[in-house]
Amino acid sequence: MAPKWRELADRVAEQIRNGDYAPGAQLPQIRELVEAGEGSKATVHQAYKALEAEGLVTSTRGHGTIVRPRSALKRLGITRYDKVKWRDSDEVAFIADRVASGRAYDRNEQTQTVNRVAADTMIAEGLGVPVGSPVYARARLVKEGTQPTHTLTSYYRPEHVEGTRIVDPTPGPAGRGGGYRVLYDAGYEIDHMKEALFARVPTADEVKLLQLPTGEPVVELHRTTYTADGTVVEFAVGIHAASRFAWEYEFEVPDSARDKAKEGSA
Amino acid sequence: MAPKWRELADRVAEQIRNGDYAPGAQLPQIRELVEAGEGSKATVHQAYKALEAEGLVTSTRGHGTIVRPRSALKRLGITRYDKVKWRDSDEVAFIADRVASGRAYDRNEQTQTVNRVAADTMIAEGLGVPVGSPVYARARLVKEGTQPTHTLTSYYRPEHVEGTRIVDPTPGPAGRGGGYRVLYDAGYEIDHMKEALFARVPTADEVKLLQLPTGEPVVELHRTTYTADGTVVEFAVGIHAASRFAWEYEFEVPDSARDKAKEGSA
DNA sequence: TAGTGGTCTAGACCACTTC
DNA sequence: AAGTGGTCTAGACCACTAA
Repeated sequence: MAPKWRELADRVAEQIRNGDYAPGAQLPQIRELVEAGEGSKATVHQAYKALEAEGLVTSTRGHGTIVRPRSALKRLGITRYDKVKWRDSDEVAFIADRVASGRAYDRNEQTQTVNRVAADTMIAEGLGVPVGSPVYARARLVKEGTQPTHTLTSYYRPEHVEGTRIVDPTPGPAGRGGGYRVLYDAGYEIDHMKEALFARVPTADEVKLLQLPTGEPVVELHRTTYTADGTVVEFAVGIHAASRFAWEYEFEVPDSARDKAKEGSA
Repeated sequence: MAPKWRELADRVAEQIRNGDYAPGAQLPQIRELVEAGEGSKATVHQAYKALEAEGLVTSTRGHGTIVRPRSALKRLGITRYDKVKWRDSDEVAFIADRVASGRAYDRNEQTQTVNRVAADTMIAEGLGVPVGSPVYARARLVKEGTQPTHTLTSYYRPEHVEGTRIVDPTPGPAGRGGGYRVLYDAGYEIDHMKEALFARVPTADEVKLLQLPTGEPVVELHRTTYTADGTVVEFAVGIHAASRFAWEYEFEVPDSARDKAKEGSA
């Protein structure tokens, strides 16, 4: 038999899915349910904590427990890297890192710090340098309005960025044109990319920084950017609030037999 | 000031990261810490629950609380769909759905059911049919040994699969060659695909089915498969235990300016 | 100031695992 | 049977929010 708090939580969850409690509506207060014989305060509290961990509600002290509205996922396709966005126009490239939301650009929506750091294992592997090598780290916290949505930290090899605007933190978000424009002006035009992503539970630091609701996972994205000759010019790591993003990729079905044949005839 | 249980949890988490408690090692028992003055049983228990939710430990009754070993992520690249795997060889295609783990194929590692169902909103949109249309659903639960790793449910339009082995559940996993081979034999060779993925907290059903540890997120994958003329021949939804998989995609940086020029000259 | 959720205690009892 | 984590109670008190 399921525990008492589980049964209560399931019952309330069912009511939420039925629409008995609409998004934004307030759930019965803990003390009410105690009064109603649902158990002791600790038991009802445990049920509410479970609902919170499942992403259905959020509790705030002094306010109550309300049904969480589900926000639409921002769909991230590869068109966000379109060269016209950072090469041809005046649009600053980090809008590509941000979601095209149709809202006006607001300089306050991104903060940035640039540091010279020693490469740890992950960075070294991503950037193709020895562990401990000096690299430049450009860290951004991206917000939608006042709400943080993700962090994005780009790592660069010193020889690619020293002397450019990237290592000069004063002009704000990598200056006009963003990081890819700066690399382009320095003679490194980006050509192809690799993205790897996986989901996990956030660390305590990430919960605080991204203001994550209890139980919300994060998606960690590793992006490697190459020039046409295969040189890695940027390795970036993003931590995304899971409830805000979806990633989309289109590709052809591989056919290694055909590819091999092509190689032979070339 | 942080609550007592948070401080205890942070302290233990730090010791785990330091290696004071190795993976597989047992943490002090709850009653021991109560004895040691860390608080009441409920307080220590709450701290241990937090560590469990953060993915650091697993608790089992009668056994104790042990540090969870971190398993390596299986990297899923698009080569798992290589045509040679299902077109040219005798290899059954669902190995492509599974992870290339170097282990021998074991027929027990996948169970399958086939049903004719009415398309809900998601299926209808994915398959490009009206809501409520009859479609075929082929549901698999994929395991690695005895441990479930993900579910995968493929939806097909009736006119594509009726009369094929796909709708006949007896021969096991879609018969020799798998679903793509069956479609190929029926005149529908798959050509390109779209994958969309996002992370979320699992439902109670998914926790049970995939035997997920407390707090582990899932990644939901929506895969749409097309023939060369753009017909959707399969829409599949997978639910993956987040701690077991990473996805990798490689692509060229888009250049809509160049693409437009090409179109004009064609 | 009143109202809300969050923490904590002390102890009883339950459920599962191992011996 | 012994040992482990899990549930539950009754009540006190704390921390934050809103009027």
